[in-house]
Amino acid sequence: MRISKARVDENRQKAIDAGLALFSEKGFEGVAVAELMHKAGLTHGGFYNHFDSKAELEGLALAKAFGLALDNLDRIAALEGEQREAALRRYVTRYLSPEARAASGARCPMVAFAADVRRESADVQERYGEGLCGYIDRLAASMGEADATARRTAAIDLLSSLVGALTLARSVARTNLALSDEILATVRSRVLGLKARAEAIT
Amino acid sequence: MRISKARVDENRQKAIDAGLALFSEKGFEGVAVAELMHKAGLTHGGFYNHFDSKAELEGLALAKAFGLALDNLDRIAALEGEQREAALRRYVTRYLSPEARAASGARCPMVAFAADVRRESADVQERYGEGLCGYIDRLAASMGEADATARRTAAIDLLSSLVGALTLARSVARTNLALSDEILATVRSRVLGLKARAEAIT
DNA sequence: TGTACATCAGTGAACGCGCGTTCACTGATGTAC
DNA sequence: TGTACATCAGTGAACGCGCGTTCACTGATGTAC
Repeated sequence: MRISKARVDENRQKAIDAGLALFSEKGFEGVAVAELMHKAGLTHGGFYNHFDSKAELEGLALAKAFGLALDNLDRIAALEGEQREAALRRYVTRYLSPEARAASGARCPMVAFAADVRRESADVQERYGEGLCGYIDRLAASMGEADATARRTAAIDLLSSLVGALTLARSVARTNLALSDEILATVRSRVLGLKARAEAIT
Repeated sequence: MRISKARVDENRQKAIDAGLALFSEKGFEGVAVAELMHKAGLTHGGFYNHFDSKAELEGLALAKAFGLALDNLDRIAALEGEQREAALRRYVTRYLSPEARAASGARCPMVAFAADVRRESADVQERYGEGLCGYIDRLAASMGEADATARRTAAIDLLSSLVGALTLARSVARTNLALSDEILATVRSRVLGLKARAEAIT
């Protein structure tokens, strides 16, 4: 039966959200269209009333993931001085928290999709590339260094550590929780500068 | 037709090698048994003369990947003083090189499999966990710090940066080569300590 | 050492299942008058 | 504002393809004597 336009758009968003949640958890290939539509509370066949193909939804889900992540970074970059510093520390602490590791789908688009994206369509890769580019720009804008080049360098260094640490910690969360915790704690300490301070004392 | 025992074992190894190469490139799910056997120069059906299931081969390929990587690290850890330092720098330089990024399959087992391993069987996860544990132990043994705890901390920090940087660089290699190069160069500089030196001068 | 037979890896076709996509149908919404 | 019809999202079955696994068969190797 036909449905009001508002409801149609609502269902479309539900499908995109379900796609994002499931793709983050299981990868693009690990999620069936039927499963995704069921999670969205809809039936299998209706998928193609909203999207041309599964690949199209993958692109939309990726765009949504980066949209959320970039908004979050924009909020940090908009702050100044100590407030920005504090917000950045909260961001890092959350990023490398046991909660972030346990989240069924990775909240960071890079951790969720970086490995998969090489196998995806050109369109999905393009969106991802723009997303990462924007992510680094905004992270750089959130850094404390005076020089723009130094901010960018610091952002890339920080991001590499975060993505590597969370990826590694997630990969052994089920088989070696102690190692997983150790990775999170070690990198969190260095990134937050505690280690640098400790070394200065030594 | 029946085949000599030596030949049987040779074929088995060919299948494992083909599996490792293809899994590294396309992920476990992205490779069909038929494709893998074809690459090994064998026919599809023979697969089950060697392995109980595709999952078993995945485990064996993972074990081989870690075996190669750990041997390489053992060679570095066995050196002393400046020789070890130099070998470690070569390891980092190669790890973050454009060649490593371009390699169709990631040579580092973590970059190749960390994201996929959550979706694999308990056996594969177990093997991976042991592999990563051994990797970190050996990398720590290759570090220059005097204190064992400091070596381990340094190893985990280093590895997180390497894995994150190579993963990110690979993810945008096709869509934004400049950004990909920038990530490799930036992290390579910091990890090799050049940046630290530059900062000391400033 | 030579012979006869059992073994077992190779071969490629076939099976069954899951998944992306299509389709015919339904009926409430949106629209034209 | 009210009515009549066209539209189009929802529904769930069906299609086709790809893939993991099985199977019957082949014939050279390994083994027992």
